[in-house]
Amino acid sequence: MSANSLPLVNGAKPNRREQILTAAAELFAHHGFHGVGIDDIGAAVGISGPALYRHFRSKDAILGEMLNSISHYLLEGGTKRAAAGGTPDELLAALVRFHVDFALDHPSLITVQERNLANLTDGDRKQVRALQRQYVEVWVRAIREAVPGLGERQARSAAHAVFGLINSTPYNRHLGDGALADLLCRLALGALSAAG
Amino acid sequence: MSANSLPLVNGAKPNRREQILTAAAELFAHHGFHGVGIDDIGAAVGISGPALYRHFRSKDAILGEMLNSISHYLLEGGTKRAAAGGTPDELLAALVRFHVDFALDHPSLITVQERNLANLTDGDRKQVRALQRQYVEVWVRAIREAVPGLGERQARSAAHAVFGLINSTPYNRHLGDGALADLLCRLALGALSAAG
DNA sequence: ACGGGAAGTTAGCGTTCGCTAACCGCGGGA
DNA sequence: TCCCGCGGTTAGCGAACGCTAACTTCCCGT
Repeated sequence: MSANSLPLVNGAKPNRREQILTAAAELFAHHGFHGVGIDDIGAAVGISGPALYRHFRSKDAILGEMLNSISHYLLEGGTKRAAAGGTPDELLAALVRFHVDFALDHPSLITVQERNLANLTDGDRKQVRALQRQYVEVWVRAIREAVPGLGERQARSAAHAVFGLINSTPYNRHLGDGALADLLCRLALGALSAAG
Repeated sequence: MSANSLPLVNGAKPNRREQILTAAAELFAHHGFHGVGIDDIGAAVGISGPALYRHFRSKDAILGEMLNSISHYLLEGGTKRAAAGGTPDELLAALVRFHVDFALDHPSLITVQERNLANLTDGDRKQVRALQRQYVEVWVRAIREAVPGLGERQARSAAHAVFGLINSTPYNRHLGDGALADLLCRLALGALSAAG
């Protein structure tokens, strides 16, 4: 449907929608989907309450678009790096770096994606899950090529574990961003190299 | 206040309270605190709605006791192992194993503790945060002794990252429990040994 | 100049929420 | 035997929720 693009820039239309999405992400991350009212989101962008319905069909649609965008962005970045070539170790390092950068740049999106899958519409949830599954698959392939002797299930578990490690950024702001990024990359790669 | 005791057994009083707590944990983990109604919790234990108020002062009190119990259990287990002596490597391995076992035995409690801190009463949140901080401190000391050349901030970040890794168990049920426990321990220790 | 659509506003709807009130059955001491 | 308190019930209150309706304002193209 929509051409999303998380980090910056958008194809066209002005920014109210994105403004709403980022404000809602912050609120959802802090209080949970059901803990945030339509009025709260409106107030966070300087308009009040029902004006949101000029931009989104429903509250669920806000969450739906948010999580679809995230999943799409991750999958796209992952597949692009997987297709770029390089040694297995280089690919794994690139995937780790990519995910770490995203988690550091958008901690609240990470939080929302982790916590609020269950609050999606059935349709949205199916879409998001499909994208997530593909993203995990990219990681599973990369892990199994870089760490020989690992079964598929083990690789999948390791991938989820590494996501958990990297996604700890919301609780993890005692270090400068650069230092934290480096540390997380080292930890993630260290964990994976110990998986075999 | 209350002598809690998560894994099994309780000092005294019968079980309705604990029955409610475990049912509520499951529900909170799946739908989020605000996504679960008092009637849902009641129905999950076979009573309906307001009967819960015979056992808990409020809905917030259920969450409060739940998170206090978890934090208390983790801190107690952590400090006990830290006091038990052994080499730094042995201590770290014991801490990892302890946390992994807890995460595997109680995935929904892990989920709730991770997601619903913000939904606590101010008082409860202060208590829980204090317990969590002490638990992290145990880890920070253990990490710095086992992995030389690590600053305190880096050790704290590493601890949070490893918690994230281990706490991925709710998304991580493709392996048998034993194999998953072993894998997670290896990943966690591998990550930490790569931190320096 | 003006007509229309995009983007806001407030009022208010129906529902659901957390919680209280009032009532009831029953089991175990005195 | 009595009765009393524990653990349950249903009814219902007030507030908050998601969302719609009706109206206003402002900008832009013709």
